[in-house]
Amino acid sequence: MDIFISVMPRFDDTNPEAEKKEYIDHIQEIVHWLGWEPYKVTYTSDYFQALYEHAVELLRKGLAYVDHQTAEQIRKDRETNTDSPWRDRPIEESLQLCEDMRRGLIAEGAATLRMKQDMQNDTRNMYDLIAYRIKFTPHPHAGDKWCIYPSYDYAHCMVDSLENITHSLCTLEFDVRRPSYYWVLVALGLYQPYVWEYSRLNISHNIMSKRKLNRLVTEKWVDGWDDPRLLTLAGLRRRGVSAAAINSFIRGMGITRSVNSLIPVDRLEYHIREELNKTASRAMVVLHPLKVPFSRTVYIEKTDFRLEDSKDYYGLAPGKSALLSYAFPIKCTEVIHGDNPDEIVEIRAEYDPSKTSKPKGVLHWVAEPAPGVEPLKVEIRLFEKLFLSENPAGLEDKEPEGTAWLRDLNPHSKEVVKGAYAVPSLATAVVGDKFQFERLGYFAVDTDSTPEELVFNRTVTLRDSYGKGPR
RNA sequence: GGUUUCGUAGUGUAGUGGUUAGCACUCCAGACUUUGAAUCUGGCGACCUGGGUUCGAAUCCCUGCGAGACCUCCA
Repeated sequence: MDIFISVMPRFDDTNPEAEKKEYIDHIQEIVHWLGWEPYKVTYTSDYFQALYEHAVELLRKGLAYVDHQTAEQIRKDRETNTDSPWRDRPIEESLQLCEDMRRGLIAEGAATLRMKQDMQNDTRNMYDLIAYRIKFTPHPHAGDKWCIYPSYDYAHCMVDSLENITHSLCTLEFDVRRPSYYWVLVALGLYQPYVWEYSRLNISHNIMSKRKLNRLVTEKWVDGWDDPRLLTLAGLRRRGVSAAAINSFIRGMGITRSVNSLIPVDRLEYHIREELNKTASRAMVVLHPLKVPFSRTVYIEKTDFRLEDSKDYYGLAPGKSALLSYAFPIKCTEVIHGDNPDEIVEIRAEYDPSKTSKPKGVLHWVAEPAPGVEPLKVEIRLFEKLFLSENPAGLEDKEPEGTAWLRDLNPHSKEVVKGAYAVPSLATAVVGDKFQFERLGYFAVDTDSTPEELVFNRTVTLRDSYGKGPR
C-alpha cells in the first residue's frame, strides 16, 4: 500500500518589514533544485481579508478587544496576571476602533487588537495575545491595501484551518503555542488540524540557526549565503553537493522531538562521497607541483616525495620507485635543491623496468602538454570545518552579545591554492561539472571561474586511511 | 520563577506489553585493489536511575537525575 502526501509550504508573511522578495524567490528556486515540487505554495497574506473578517467576528462574539496599552504595559500586566483596563469595553466601541485601525486613522503603537483568552491561565501563551498590530508599511505581496497586520498567533492556526490541511508541521519551539492555536479555532468554530512539532536538524562543526546564519553573512564572517563552507542549500550547491546526496542524507534520519540531536558532519560527507563516487568523472590535478624532468616533464605532488624513505611510505624517495598512474614506474635518481637546502625545486627520475607488479605507490601526475609549455593552471579552494568545536551553538556564553560561537570560527576553514596544474581535458569544464581528482577528493567548478582561469571547490575529501598504515 | 518537551549502541534513530531490541553512520578486523579511494566479508557496541502495575515492560504509572524550549505589537 502506498501513501501519498501533499505538502503545502506557506510563507508566513505577516510582518511586512521582514519580508523580502528575493528570499521568497530563492527559497522556491532552491526547493525546485532539490527536486521537490510542493502541491501548492501559499502566502498568509493571501488570506488577509478573511483573517480580518474573522477578527470582526471575534469582536462581535465579545472574544476580542482593542487595547491602548504600550508593549511595556502589556508585559507588566502579564507578569501580574492583570486584565487590561480596556478588556471589557463595549463590543461596539472595539468594533469601531478596529475599523479605524484598518482605515489608518490610528497611529502605529496606539492600539492593538487582543484576543480575550485567559489572563489567569497556566501558560503565559494564553494571556490575551495580540491578534493585530498597526504598521504603516506596504506589504511586498499584498501591496499597500493594509496598515494593520495579523500576528503569528492569530494567523497561523486560522490559515491552516482555512487551507483545510490535515497536519500543521513546525519546529519544536512552537509546542507551547498549541493552547492558543486551538483557542482561536474553537472560538470561531473552525476546523482543527493536527499540529506536529519536530526538532531542528543540527550538524556538527556548523550552525543551522537562521539568526546565526544571518549574522555570519551580514557581518561578513563568510562570503555570502552561498559560501561553500555554510550548510545552506545554496552553500552546499555551490560547493558541489548534489541534490541527490542531500536527499539521501535527509532520508536516512529520523524525525523526532529529540532536543539535543547533533548529526556528525561525517554522515553528510558519507552521502556526498557515495553520490559523487557514482557520478563524478575522474581526472588528475596536482595541487602543489614538484617538477620531474623526463622525456616529457611531469609534475607530481610535493607530498609524494620526501628525502627519507620508510616502510609505511609509498611515495618517491631518493633511489625509490613508484608508479605514475596509468603510465609507467619511475625511480628517483637525484634531488635538485634550491638556494635554501630545505627547498626542493625538482627531482630527477628515470624509467624503472624492474617494477612490474603489485605496485604499492601509485602517484597522480600532470605532464606538460608540449615541451616547455606550462600545463593548464587552475585555482583550487579547499575547505575545512567552519567551526573548531563540535557544537558551536552550544558553547557556554558569558558575553552579553553572545559571541562565544563566533570566536569558535576556524581561521583555516578556507585555503586557496593558486598554482595547481590540471590535465588538459579539464580545460572545457563548466560550472556544474564535478570531478574526482584522483587521490585528492571530489571537486566542482565554482561560479567564480573565468575564461582565463577555472576555479574548483573541494566538495569533500576522499576517505583517508593513511594513518592506519599499510594493509 | 511559571508552563512545557525530551532521555534506546560513540552518533542519529526503529520499536508503542511478548524480538536473538532492528537500521544507518562511526569504529575494529580480513579480502581485493594501478586511487592508502571504491568494493566485498565479518565483528564490537544500547534501552538514564529507582520503585510500581503485569504471567511478562524499552514500551504503561510514579519518584529521582540530566538536557532543552517558550514567556516580543518576530515567526
